[in-house]
Order: sequence, then C-alpha cells, then structure tokens
Amino acid sequence: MARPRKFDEQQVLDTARERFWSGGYAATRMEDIAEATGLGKGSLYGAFGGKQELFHRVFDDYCGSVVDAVSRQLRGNDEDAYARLSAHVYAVAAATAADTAHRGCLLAKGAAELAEHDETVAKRARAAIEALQALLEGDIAACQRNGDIAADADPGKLAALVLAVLRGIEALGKAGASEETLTDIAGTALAVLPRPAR
Amino acid sequence: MARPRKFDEQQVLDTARERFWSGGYAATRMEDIAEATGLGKGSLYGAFGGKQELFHRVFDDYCGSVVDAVSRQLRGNDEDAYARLSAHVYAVAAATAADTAHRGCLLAKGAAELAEHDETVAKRARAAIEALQALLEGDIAACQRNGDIAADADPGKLAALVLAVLRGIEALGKAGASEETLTDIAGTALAVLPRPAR
DNA sequence: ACCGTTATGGACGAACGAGTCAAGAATGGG
DNA sequence: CCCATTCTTGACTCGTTCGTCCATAACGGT
Repeated sequence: MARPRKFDEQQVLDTARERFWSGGYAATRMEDIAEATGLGKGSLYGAFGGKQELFHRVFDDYCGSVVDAVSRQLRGNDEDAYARLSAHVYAVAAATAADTAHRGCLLAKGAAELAEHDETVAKRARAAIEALQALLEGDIAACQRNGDIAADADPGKLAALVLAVLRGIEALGKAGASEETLTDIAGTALAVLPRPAR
Repeated sequence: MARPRKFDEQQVLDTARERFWSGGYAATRMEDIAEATGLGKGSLYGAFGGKQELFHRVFDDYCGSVVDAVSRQLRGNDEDAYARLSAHVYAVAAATAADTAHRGCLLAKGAAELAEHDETVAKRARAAIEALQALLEGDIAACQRNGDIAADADPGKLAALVLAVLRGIEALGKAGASEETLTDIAGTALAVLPRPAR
C-alpha cells in the first residue's frame, strides 16, 4: 500500500543514543544524527517528531536496557546471591574505569543536564533508580537468607547504600579517578557490609 | 588614568555561576548572564573573553569554594574528628535533599556535561576530587588516632569509599530520591565504617 | 582643564540549528 | 498497469546566539 521504511527504528535509536551520550542533549544537532544514520532530516522528524521526543525515546530505551542488564546480573538463587552482588559491584567499577571517554552513564548524564527542566526525563530517571534499588534489595535479602549478610540489617538501607556507592563510582570515574581507586572503592564497600555474627 | 569598572567581578562570577548551574553550559546564553548582571555584552566579553573562558572562571571559582568549605568542615583536632565526619556526611545529605531544584553540584554537573570534551574542566574537576579525598583521608586518619575508627583500616580506601557515597548521594538526589532515603544512606554509610575492636 | 586610557551598552553581522515543505520514489492492492 | 499512500531528500525559513564594533562615558595624571 505505502512505501515501507528503509531504516530500522532501533538502529536509529542506538545511533542517536551514541550522539546524545557523547555530546549531551543541547550540544547534539539533529543534523549530526541525520548524518550518522544516513537519514534525511525529514525522515527523522517524520518518524520521531522532534529533538525532544527523540531524546525521550532514546532515554527510555537506555533506562530500560540498564535495568534489564542489572536484572539479569542480580537475579538467581540464594546460594549465589553474594557472588552476584560482588560481581556486579566490581563490574560497575571495571566498566567505569574502562570508559576512557569518561562519558559515564547516559542515565546520570541525561538526568544531570535535563532533569531539572524536563519532567519526563526526571520521572523516567526516578523510575529507573527505584528499579535498580529494588533489584539490589532483592539480592541483598537473598544474601541474608543465605547467611552472607547480617540478618538484622535493613536490606533496603543496605541496598540504598550500595546504590549510592555505585553511582558514586561512576561520578568519580567521570572526574578521572584511576581504575585502581575505583576497584578499591568496590572492594571496600563490599568489605564493610555487615557479615553475620558466627 | 582609565575609567574604572562599575561592576564587581566576583559578583558577576556568582551570577554567572547561578545561570550555568541552573541551565547547564550549552543552554545558558551569554545574554542571559548579561541581563542577570545588568552588564552589556561588550563589558562581559571585555572582562572575561568569551563564554568558554567565563565558564572556566566560574568552574574554577566553584571548585575552590567547595574545597574550601569542606576543608573548614573537616579540619580540627583529633577528638572531634569523627563528629566532624559524621556532621559532614549528614550535611551533604541534607543539602542535597534541600536542593529541590535537583541541580546537584555544579562540579558534577559541569564535569558531566563538559569533561569529555574540555580538558581544562576535566583537569580542574580531577584536582577538586583529589583535594576532597585528601581532606576526608586526613579526617579519617584523625578518627583512627582517636580510636573512633579501626586502626588497621586503610584510611585512603575508607576516604575513597566515603567520597563515593557522598557523590552517590548527590547523584541520587538529582534523580529524585527522598530526604529520608538520603539521610538513611548517610547514616548507613557511617554505621558500616569499621569501629575499633574494644 | 585636557587627554590618553579603559569601561559601557546596544546595535550589528554572521553563522548555526530546529523544524517545514514540496517534489519525487517505492510499495501493494485493485 | 495505475493509483493511493507513505517514505525520502534536501533546500528553505525563521528564530536564535556568539562575538564584534563603535560611539560615548568615566576616570586620573599632568
């Protein structure tokens, strides 16, 4: 009936994510994205509506994929819960250190730039953070059931602390901290978590 | 000999800081700053050179004042070192929660937006972070001398952890965490620091 | 009082970027 | 084979913003 699209929507979102991530929202031009995707500006506007809407799509997409990835890393049986937590914390440190461009996490970067003035972005960021907190809390509770973390500790508070440490690691990474520093932070954070009296 | 300036340079920097802080670098217009300060654009350019240079001045200024403020909060005798540390951590949580505009810390916001592409900003942010870490380390070492923190812990690593928690608190605050959550994180972080065996 | 020097402020130039539009192209059903 | 429909392309408009320029104003030394 009608002419079909020549491009893959998800691919365009990925490319746009790359641009927004590296340049920030305000500094990224729609024409950059058009060139990077090979699309004309008309197609871009036709398919996504405008710069802000495109960013919202990209941001939603990114938040979803982050939560998904963490969910895959943290879900599982009680026996391995502590190992998964430890692996996750070290993985964030390693990923941050490996990010030589210091672009950090688009979630943090986008929220920093736009949350104050864009309710949609703020809401989305909040939802993602809450989801991450819930995932951590679930894993920590599993650790407690398995006797790897003190049973009398509040898993919600520990999860909030771990989440803060993880976000802090990313912030410090963006500020140029060394891989050693970041790994140390990860190790120290895990080390100070309350172990059960035995 | 020559006509003197009608404005106070520091006041202009403060106003500009406000604008950059609230809007970010890219989204703040030089004319905004001109209007906010009551200056003409010619004066602004004459005194500071350009947008980038003005931002560098503002950023330097801000980093310096943050480090100064923390320095005043953390320096002192060994007896009160732990009290100072505790007060500082809670103060950051409270300040972040009180920041209803969720603008966070200009250090973090500026670094997030520009560090990747502006070496000067990146360097300055790194220096400020290192200074903060050193201040924390000094205070923690004092806590250890006074028997408030386990003497066998590595003060540098604990300082890095606390710094990460502090930066994380700000990041979570920007993402919309409640005051209760932030205060809990502060309390939990202090609670898990290793106390000396007695 | 004069004059060289520096500050002021607003008009101006030039570039840039978001979003629009119209003409043409690709598709599948009739 | 034709047509309605949707996609594509890139030139165009229009507002915006950085930075400049210049006529004018305010100083202090001589």
